[in-house]
Amino acid sequence: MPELPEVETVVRVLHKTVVGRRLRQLSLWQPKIVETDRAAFEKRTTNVDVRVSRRRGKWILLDLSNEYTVLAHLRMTGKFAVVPATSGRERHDHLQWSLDDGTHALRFNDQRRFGRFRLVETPHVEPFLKSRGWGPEPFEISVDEFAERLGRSRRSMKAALLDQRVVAGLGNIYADEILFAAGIHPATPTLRVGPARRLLVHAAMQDILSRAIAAQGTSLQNFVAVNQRPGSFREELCVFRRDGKPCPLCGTTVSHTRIVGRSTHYCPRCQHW
DNA sequence: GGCCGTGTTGTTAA
DNA sequence: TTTAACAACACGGC
Repeated sequence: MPELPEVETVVRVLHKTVVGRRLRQLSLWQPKIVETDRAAFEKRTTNVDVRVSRRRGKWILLDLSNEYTVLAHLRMTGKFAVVPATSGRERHDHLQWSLDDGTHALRFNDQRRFGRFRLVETPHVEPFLKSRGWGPEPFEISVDEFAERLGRSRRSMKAALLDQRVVAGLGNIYADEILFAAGIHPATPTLRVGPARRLLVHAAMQDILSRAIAAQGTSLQNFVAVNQRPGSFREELCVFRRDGKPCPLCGTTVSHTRIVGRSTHYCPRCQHW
């Protein structure tokens, strides 16, 4: 569920709750979620301080005082929580570190078990992500590079925005909202979108992501930040999961379809090919 | 009870 | 090469 604004929200809460604290003991109840060597992961994330909490695309990065970085990806249903150490393991709790004096723990819960952890030497984080094809950050990419990376093919605009190689961090909700804001039909092939409209998409992307971060993300069913707070951007959604309801701009009924296997929402009057 | 859909992404196949 | 389907998994809704 979490896209860039939700991950950014989690990273900011982790900054307040975990940065400066010491990871003590690791409990790994579901070993499959750690993709790197388990023994090294346990050794390097034990008795070490958390220096920085940051984000890259939808990855959460925790820089440790030993020059290693924990990479965490929430995928669909992953959640962090800081809990009292005495609280028992609950259903779908897969990992935790006890913190400082052991009175609290940073716990990871993931209903669908898609979430993943890795351990990478801090200087190797960016090369690692680039090697996996992860594109630039939406707030750092220039209009020209964004226009270039969108490409010119028969691929739909929606599919291009979801492609993390184009820009890292967009998912299903914000792809739909960005295309609505830019007035582009989600099925439009990228080759039919000229420079002027690419500029519009770039601006819409930054505007919507900024507002969503300010609202602490969008909560549908699952998303809550580490402090268990839901995000409020749901109230600002124009099309996502609003099919059957009136478009906020023109009143036309919002449509629903399926593009590259993903549920897609758009206004048939405001969004053009 | 069975099927469909769910906010992601890496792999496989066309 | 480019694009789409699928699998990983659990759960709620119809």
